[in-house]
Amino acid sequence: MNQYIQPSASTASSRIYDVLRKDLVGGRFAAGEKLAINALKEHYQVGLSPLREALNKLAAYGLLIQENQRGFRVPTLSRDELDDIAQMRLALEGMAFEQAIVNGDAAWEADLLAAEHRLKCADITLDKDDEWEKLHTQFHRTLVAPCGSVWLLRFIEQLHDQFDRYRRLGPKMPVIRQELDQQHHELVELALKRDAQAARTLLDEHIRKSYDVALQCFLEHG
Amino acid sequence: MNQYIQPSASTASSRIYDVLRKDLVGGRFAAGEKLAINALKEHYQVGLSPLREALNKLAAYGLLIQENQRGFRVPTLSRDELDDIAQMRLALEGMAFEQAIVNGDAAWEADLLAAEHRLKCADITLDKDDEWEKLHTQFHRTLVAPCGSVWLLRFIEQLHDQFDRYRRLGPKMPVIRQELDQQHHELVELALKRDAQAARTLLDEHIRKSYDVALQCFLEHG
DNA sequence: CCTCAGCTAATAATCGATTTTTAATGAATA
DNA sequence: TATTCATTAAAAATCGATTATTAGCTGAGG
Repeated sequence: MNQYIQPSASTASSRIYDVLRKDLVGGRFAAGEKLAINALKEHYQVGLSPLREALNKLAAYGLLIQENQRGFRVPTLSRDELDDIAQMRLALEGMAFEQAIVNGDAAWEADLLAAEHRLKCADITLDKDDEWEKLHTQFHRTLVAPCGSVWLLRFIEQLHDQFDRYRRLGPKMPVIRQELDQQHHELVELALKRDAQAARTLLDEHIRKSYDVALQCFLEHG
Repeated sequence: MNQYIQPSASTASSRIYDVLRKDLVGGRFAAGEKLAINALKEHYQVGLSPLREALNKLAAYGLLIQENQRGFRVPTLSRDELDDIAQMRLALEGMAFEQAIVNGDAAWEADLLAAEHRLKCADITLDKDDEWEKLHTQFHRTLVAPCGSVWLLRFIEQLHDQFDRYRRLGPKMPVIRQELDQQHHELVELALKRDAQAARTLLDEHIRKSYDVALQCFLEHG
């Protein structure tokens, strides 16, 4: 009974999708840039078919714009869109966090503490920026995980990716990061205390502070 | 200056995407069914590459499940998911409608009246079910169109498609449809009166009534 | 000069064939 | 009788080549 659940194996297409998603969110492509498919094929050492399948998925996900008969381009950035994304994050993550606080069990509490701790550790070790990003994403995912709505989680994930396109335009700012980290800690505390009201207020503040960072990044480097 | 904006031409891939989306939402595939790609290729008279690209997009959109190395399947239906979708509709469409009432201009008012009228006409002509579906979608899209958030509109669209997978399991029910149509009319009236409070209340009621229909469809035919 | 047709080079989209992986079958073993 | 393993059939994924479309260029005509 070799019954490990495989999280859907892996194909050339799925692998290049993951890599491209990371690179798009991480800002390795300029906003508005037209993708040179042959160059990508070369650069990522992947065949045309799996590459195109990945690009199609990314377009459906919102990290690329597909223009029929003229390929794919990276979506442009705008202050309006950043505002939109931040507003949506406020609404959806707030909703999700409140529900998570209602539904979350002991395992969730443990996950929260673990996620926060890992994130803090990665923060001290300054290098390994990629690792930090992954842990940060994971932390926020954990916050809302037991909200009970698959669709809400899906939308939040999507918004995070979009938001990070802005936030990651600039270099990391250690001072602000420390403040945000402090909030991460307090968010966990309030979640454990099941203080939905205060937790939501703090999450709002957290998102707004992140928004300020992202906006600054956009204005200076976008 | 031949400056008609082309809404992104058309490719074999984009065409089959549209058709498959319609068929998936319309329930032409059984929930849980595994897609036989060669049969689809045959049936829709389309090449393998464009077909696969379309399937990849549909998976990213949530109308298919992609399992690496074992193709695509139609997502299963469950009461829990229907509840989730309906809850999300209540939250997101409510939010969007309120904002639309704040932002909507005279053109919007005109669009609303037009969309409602077209829908009512299509309702009298009993046949042409496909046409009715299109107008119904369009009506709800118009309701929230000027909400100001691209992402909110995107999520709502996605939820509608998911919701309709349930609603369209069963045959149309003329009695209920008449009630829903009455609500469509009242929704427009309240929107024109800019009575956000009452409008939202009625939209909630409308979604709940639709939910009852969809649930019944699911329980009887799912 | 500017515009626009016609040509050409570059790129996107698609096809047909091949490779890889999974699912189905059935005999061999415990 | 249930389970494992090998074998084969079916299906998914990928490759390499071809076709269709667009974008860039050039020179004629207004």
